[in-house]
Parts: sequence; structure tokens; C-alpha cells
Amino acid sequence: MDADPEALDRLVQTSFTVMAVLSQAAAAHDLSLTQLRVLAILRDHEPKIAELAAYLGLDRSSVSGLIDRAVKRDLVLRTTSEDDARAVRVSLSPAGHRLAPTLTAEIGAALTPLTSKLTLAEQRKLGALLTKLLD
Amino acid sequence: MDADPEALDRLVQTSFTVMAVLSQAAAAHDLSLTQLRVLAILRDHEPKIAELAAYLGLDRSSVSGLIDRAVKRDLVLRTTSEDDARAVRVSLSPAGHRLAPTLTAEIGAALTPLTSKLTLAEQRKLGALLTKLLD
DNA sequence: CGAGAATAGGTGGTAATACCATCTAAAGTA
DNA sequence: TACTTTAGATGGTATTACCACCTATTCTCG
Repeated sequence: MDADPEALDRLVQTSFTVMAVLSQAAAAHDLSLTQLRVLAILRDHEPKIAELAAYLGLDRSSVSGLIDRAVKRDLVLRTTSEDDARAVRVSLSPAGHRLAPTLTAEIGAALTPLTSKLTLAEQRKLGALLTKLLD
Repeated sequence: MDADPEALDRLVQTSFTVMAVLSQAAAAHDLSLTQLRVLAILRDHEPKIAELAAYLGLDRSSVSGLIDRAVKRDLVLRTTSEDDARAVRVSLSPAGHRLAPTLTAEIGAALTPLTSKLTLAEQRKLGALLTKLLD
């Protein structure tokens, strides 16, 4: 399986560009990139701390602190799990529920200048390629 | 000027995946992602602090500290600029010069499992699309 | 059932990252 | 020459993330 080094390079460059856009979108709401990710995840899931940590690739203790701060800012709720008194379920607070879609929309808007350099057909092709890439 | 929301989503997902790979490659050498970026930049440039800051999207003071730590680890050299005694030129130390290509190679290797899910033709197509995206 | 191991999460301590406001030294400008 | 701007460094703060360790709960198996 051969590789095109240029494609690789572009992939890295693009990733940095995208991350910069995301960081900025997060910063506009005084959020870190990680907090942004947490909110995005919580839109569709109510994970336990350990699950969140695994998904984010972080230590449990890091996530504990992260959620601490998010709770303090009333974005997120900590609920003791019903089936396991040790475990904690993290979910969006009402305020978090209001914020999350706003963020998604803003990120979409912020990325559009990038993607709109491609025709719709090209965007679809890109989406397909990336889907394959992500497996 | 329409947009395919799925392509957008994949782009974000892919970026996170790529960043995770890069972070891990950096961490294997006890480097942060930012330090990795600095080393990559220094392979081809000898920027002043302010230029580096602009490129990285960071505050000058952040870069100052960043370079501090890199100097302390003997990866990087601080040289007073010849034409401007206020300015500092940052360059790779001999050790940095040895490390940088290693990192590049390792990152390439770490990303190959991803890109090799595409045929060579698809990789080239992806590269072309991303090139257009990056303008 | 009950003792010891395993698991979930939190704490405390440390280091790095990044910000802002401020400082000094050097250049540029009027 | 005096005034302003610029380059970078410093000090102070908050966040992020780690590791080692602690507590409370749950699991396991004798």
C-alpha cells in the first residue's frame, strides 16, 4: 500500500487550519477546544466520566477537573449513575442545551469559507474520501 | 455557494483524528503539539519571535516562554538579530536538527495507517481537493 | 455470605500552555 | 534631541493535563 506524501502533508495542514477555526469559535464563548468537544459529545450522549475520558483520550482526573469547571459554569450536570453508585453521568444543563446548537451553527459558518472553495460535487467527493479514511 | 454539511462534519472528525496522531507522535518525544509545530517551522525558517507568534496564532509572550523551554531542552537556539538588536532569531540547535527529520518520519508513519485506507489515486484526489481547500 | 481485588471518580501536587498588563531596550521619527 | 513605536521578556493568573494516591462502591470466588 503506497502513500502520497503530499496528500499526507495537506491533511496535516488542513487539520491545523480546521483546529484554528474551532479554537476561535470556542474562544468566542470563552471555551477551550476540549470543552467544545465535551459539549458536542453531550449533545448525543450521556457518558460516564471514564467513557468521556476514553473518547477524548484524556486521563480520568483531567476529565474530572474539566467537568468541574463546566459544572461551575452551568453548562453541564453531574448525576450519580442509577445502576452504579460510584459512577457519574454527565449531561448538558439547560443552558448547555441552549449553547450547543449555537456553537454547532457558528462552527459551520466559520468553516464554510473553507469548504466553499470547493464546488458542491467536490465537497461530496471530499466527504466520501474522508469517510473512507475514517473507516 | 452551497455547502455539504456532511463533508464539513467529516472534515472536523478527520482533523481531530489527525491531531490525536500528531499529539501522540509529539508525546513520544515529550513534546507538546506546539513544540512540534515549532520544530517543523524551524526546519525551513529562522523566524523572529513575533513572526513565529503570528504564524502559530499565539501571543508573543507565549512564544517567548515556549522558546525558553525549547532552549532549555537544547532543541533550539536564540540568537540576537544582526540588523535589529531588539529582535531574536530562533533556529534549530544541532540536536533539534537531528530530531526534526525523525519526527517528520514518525508522523508520516503514524498517519499512513489512515491514508492507506485510500488507493493511491484516491490519495492524490484527496490531496488535490485539500490543496484547493487551503487555497 | 464475606474478604480481598478491581473499578469509578476525586484530590493534591506539578508542569506546561497561554493570556494580559507591564517593563526595558532599541529603533524609528519628528 | 525628545517622543513614539517596536521586540521581546517578565510576573501574575487560569486552564489543561499528568501522575500518584485516596475513598467509596462493586465484583468475585472461596
